[in-house]
Amino acid sequence: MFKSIRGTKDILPNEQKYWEYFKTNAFDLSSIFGFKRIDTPTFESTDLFLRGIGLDTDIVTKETYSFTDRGENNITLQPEGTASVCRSYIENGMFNQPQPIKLFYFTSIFRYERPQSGRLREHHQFGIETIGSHDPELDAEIISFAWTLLKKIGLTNINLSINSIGDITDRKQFITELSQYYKNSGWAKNNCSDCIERISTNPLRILDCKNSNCKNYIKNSPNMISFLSEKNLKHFENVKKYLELAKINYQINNNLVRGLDYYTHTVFEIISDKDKRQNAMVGGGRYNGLIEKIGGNETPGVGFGMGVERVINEIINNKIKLPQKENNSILFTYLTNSSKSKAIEFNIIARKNNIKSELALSTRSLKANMRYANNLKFSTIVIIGDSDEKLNYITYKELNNGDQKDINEKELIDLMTNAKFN
RNA sequence: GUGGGCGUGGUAGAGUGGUUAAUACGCCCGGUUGUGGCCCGGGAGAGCGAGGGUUCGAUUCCCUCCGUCCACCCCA
Repeated sequence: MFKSIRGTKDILPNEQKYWEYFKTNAFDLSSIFGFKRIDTPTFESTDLFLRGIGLDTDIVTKETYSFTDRGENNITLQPEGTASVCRSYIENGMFNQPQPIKLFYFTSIFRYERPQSGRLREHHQFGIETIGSHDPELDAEIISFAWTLLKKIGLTNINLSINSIGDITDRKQFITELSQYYKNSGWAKNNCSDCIERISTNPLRILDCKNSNCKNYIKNSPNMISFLSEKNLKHFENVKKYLELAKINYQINNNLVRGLDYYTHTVFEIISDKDKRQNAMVGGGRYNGLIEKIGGNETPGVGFGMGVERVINEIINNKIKLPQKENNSILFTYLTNSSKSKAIEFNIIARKNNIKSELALSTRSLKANMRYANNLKFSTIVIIGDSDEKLNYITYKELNNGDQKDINEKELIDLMTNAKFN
């Protein structure tokens, strides 16, 4: 028997309501905030991600789905959404439109990881990007969007952490100091091999190490914030000020660094405050160097990615009530061959009038068809008898209260066409 | 990639080295040959993740693989 590939999942009909709920909220809010949808291909040239995300990041070195196609092109399934959007920005000359460009996307993301709860090899991300402005208020708007969306969906137990990792110049200094600190502190002797690797490849990530021994050293390590230039510090202050005005609670976490190389200045993360491990629902920040790195002019940008599966898990775990859609519908049943013809006609009329309807199966008894109607929560059942016998040969029955009346053909059609059916 | 738990019909979940592998839910049919939900009766559906080994005999013991879950790593 075939099974879905490891780390992939079917989204079955009974969970679609959560997806609809998420999308409706996300797309509506996008429109309110002035973001427009963009869909980019799910795969891109491998090089785009190598240059965009960074050669030394875990995502690129060990998590990409890469292959060579029949034309010998190196292809990678997108392991995140931002690089593609930026590529499209450059390729389609969006810099000629009024800046900033505000876009959102909803797409599959592929990472070759070991699956566990809240982590898949194909998952979905909703994300937004604002490209073309340095304005710190835009950083805050991105954060505010994510926060507002999660609140709107009904999540209450969420925490926002923010940090600034400055620009390249700030960071170079910081990294020098950081390396110096680690060298002088005798840290290397007894610490995790991951970090010893990181110190040369991606020193910032050391700050994120969960190893308890490493954590001791992190406590006393130099603080990134004190390396920010005056201008960049001001930028960060402005972001915080906006958040305060918007009454969004945040925590500053100076050890927050993201796993993608392109981030600069503001970085942030929103997690569920349950103590589960895979709890980051949103991650994002500013990426001022990215567009240039992948071949565009120097262009700033800021955005986030939101893990849809993780948000939906939270919706389910928190038992958030979804708005109930009234589900009015008719099942047409019939008793004879001639009434079957009528049923077919009525079913067509119902559908023409945008009424959800189905024709009963002729292989089932009336009783069985009624059971079916009941199980599928039809609101109404129409039983069509033999028109030769009497005038009002159609039974119109409401399943939720059991009320029924005998009507004729004209009355049924009136009910369906004059929107009396609701 | 590393470490640990698990793997029985659609789902949940018993069970045993040896005749037809419980049970519940769900599904189908029936219970006045024109009426549902409750109730009752009946029925279909797994040979116990895959392969190999031990044994007279394994779903049950052993090995490998695969999958799944959890933790690490990393991230959404």
